[in-house]
Amino acid sequence: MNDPMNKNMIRIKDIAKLSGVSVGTVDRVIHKRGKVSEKARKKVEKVLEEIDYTPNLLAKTLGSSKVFTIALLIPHPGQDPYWKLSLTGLDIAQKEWRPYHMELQPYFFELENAKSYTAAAEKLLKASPDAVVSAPIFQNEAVDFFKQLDQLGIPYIHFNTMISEVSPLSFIGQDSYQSGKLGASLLHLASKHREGKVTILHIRESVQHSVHFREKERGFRDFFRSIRPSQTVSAVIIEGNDMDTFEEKLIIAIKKNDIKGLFIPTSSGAKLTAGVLEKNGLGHISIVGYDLLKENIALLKNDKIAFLIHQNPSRQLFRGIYHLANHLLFKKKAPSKELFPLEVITAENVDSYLEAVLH
Amino acid sequence: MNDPMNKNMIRIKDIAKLSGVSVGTVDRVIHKRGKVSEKARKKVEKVLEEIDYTPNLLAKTLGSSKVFTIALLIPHPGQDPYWKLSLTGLDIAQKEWRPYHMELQPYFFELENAKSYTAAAEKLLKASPDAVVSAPIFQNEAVDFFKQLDQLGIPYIHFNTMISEVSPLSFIGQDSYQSGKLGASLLHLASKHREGKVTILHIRESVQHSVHFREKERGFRDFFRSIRPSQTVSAVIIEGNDMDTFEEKLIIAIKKNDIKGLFIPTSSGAKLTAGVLEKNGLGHISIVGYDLLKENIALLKNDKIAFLIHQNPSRQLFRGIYHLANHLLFKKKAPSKELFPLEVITAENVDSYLEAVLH
DNA sequence: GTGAAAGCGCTAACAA
DNA sequence: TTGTTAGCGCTTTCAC
Repeated sequence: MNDPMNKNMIRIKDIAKLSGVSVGTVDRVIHKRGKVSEKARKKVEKVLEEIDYTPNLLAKTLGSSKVFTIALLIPHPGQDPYWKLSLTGLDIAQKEWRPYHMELQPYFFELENAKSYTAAAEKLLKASPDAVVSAPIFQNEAVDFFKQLDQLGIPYIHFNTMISEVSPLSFIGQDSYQSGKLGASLLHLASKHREGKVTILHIRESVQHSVHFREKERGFRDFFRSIRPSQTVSAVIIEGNDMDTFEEKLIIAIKKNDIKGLFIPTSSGAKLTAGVLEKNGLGHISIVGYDLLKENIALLKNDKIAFLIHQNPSRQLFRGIYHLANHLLFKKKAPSKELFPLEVITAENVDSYLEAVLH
Repeated sequence: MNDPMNKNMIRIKDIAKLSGVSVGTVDRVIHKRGKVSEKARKKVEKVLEEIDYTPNLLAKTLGSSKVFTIALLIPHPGQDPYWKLSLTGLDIAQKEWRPYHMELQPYFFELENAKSYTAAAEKLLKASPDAVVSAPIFQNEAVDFFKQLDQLGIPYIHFNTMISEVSPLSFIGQDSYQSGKLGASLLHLASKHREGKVTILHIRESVQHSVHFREKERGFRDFFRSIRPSQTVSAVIIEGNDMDTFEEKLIIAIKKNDIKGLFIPTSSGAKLTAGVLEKNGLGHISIVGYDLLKENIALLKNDKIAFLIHQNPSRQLFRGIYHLANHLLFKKKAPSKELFPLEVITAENVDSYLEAVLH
């Protein structure tokens, strides 16, 4: 009545009056539901273009019985500490969106097991959710899955990894190239006072992530090229799951290349490597790694890791859900890309990151 | 369960039926408003004890004409680039909370002018807002003001600066001591390969901030004490507003102390200092400063500033509003402290921070 | 195709 | 001191 807030708020009723139709018709036009004559639609759309209408979420949710389901297709948290981190984002998003009739449904698959991915994807499709947020780990299988979503008209968002061939509503993650550059600059800073060479160390990286890691490597190389064009930077690749041969291969590579600093693009790689170095009296070699895994944090504090770059998987997931919820509820368009800040973690600021729940 | 989706949710209507009164009476009992007979109150309270009633907040907000006002008491953005940054948080919060009947009302005061603070505070009190978020710059005046708010039962939240003697709902900001430590470690990293000493440089800091800056200094000193107990770290204090004498004093201090690195706790200090150093051929001296001021960013990219620590004032304000809105609307209790991560900004990751709107 | 009208759960004004 | 009722803005059903 005398609510000052409502004075400027445009309601469906107002649009109806302005376009000379009923609220029912306006609703049908806005949501493209039911039958509307070309003439009526034009009138309403004209008004909509001229004014700035924002639906009232409260009224919308209150008046509706519809419950939206957002499905998450992500690696099993029990398998990998990095992915476990992302679950915090799920929990918080769950709490935040529940009152607005949003239900979140995770579907887990096993890393390094493409079959389980396909199985989870199928199960997800059976439930026919309203939207999907997904970490597209398995290139080939993922593409198939997203093509199906396209067919069904189910919107989806990618996070963490970017893949080509499909077009999600948006991608949430970091600029891998710049991340590599940052890693290089930090490694340089940590090791410049010592003699030797730096290298990027690829440890058992799934082929599926190739673009991601290739970009980091490119950034890494470009940084060093820019500061000293003459000297080339090597890349060491270690494959296989056997810890003994890993150690052996690593030590050989280090000795051969006279390594003083390692840039390790995978979350778990840093802790594996730091352990081997320590055991072999190579603790002076600088490491720049990724993410706030428990072990990485301990190593950072003990000065075994010089820097970590934070990818904030929990917030990536959280923001993916946020954009989809807004899409479903408000028809707000998500940005095609949401790039996160490249956060530098040191022994001195790591605690401040742990305290901040979901900054 | 607090689950509005659940169709078996208990409504006021149900309580009314169970206790044999009308919804109006139930509403009066629940909110202790209007007149209710002892008998009716007892009946309703009995039912309320037996069942688990959670009001539907969507309906509550929608049905209510009450508009909450949150007042902001902050430095004038035109006066200081740091405070100007915080306004982004206000804008975004405004948009986000408007639909929930939250109005944000800023009251600006001038830095270095205690009178204007008092004047703004008085004006604010006259408007009798429902809650206040404030940067308590002027210790003495601020304490008076908050005591009054206490008296009036108006909840308030502090951000940026912590003060004692009063107890806000919560404090939003960073750990100043740890921030000083971080600054020290970064300065060490940037300058350890060169000869000379490091110092903390206080430039025209308002006395009002004293705790804030004293803590940073303490952290700064503690870091260097821990890595080399023998050597003491100096502190240089420059006061006054005259740029010429600033330059002179700074150069003298640098020469006298054989300075190789400067830690500058104020946002604007870094850019002032960098200019003077450059002009006097002292560009090799490392600087660690604060915040993403336009000039600081440029200097960072040109390698005139080694690191910046991001205090994220816009998000601090945003979160303060967030907690108050939740308090008013949902009676949710805010955390007594929300400490932000200490974000390290380098030439390589600064752009990623600029792209992220309000991360 | 369209408009009118009955909710959603709560608040607040108004009778009684 | 009570109960009744008209909104809040949107959805959804039901006549026409």
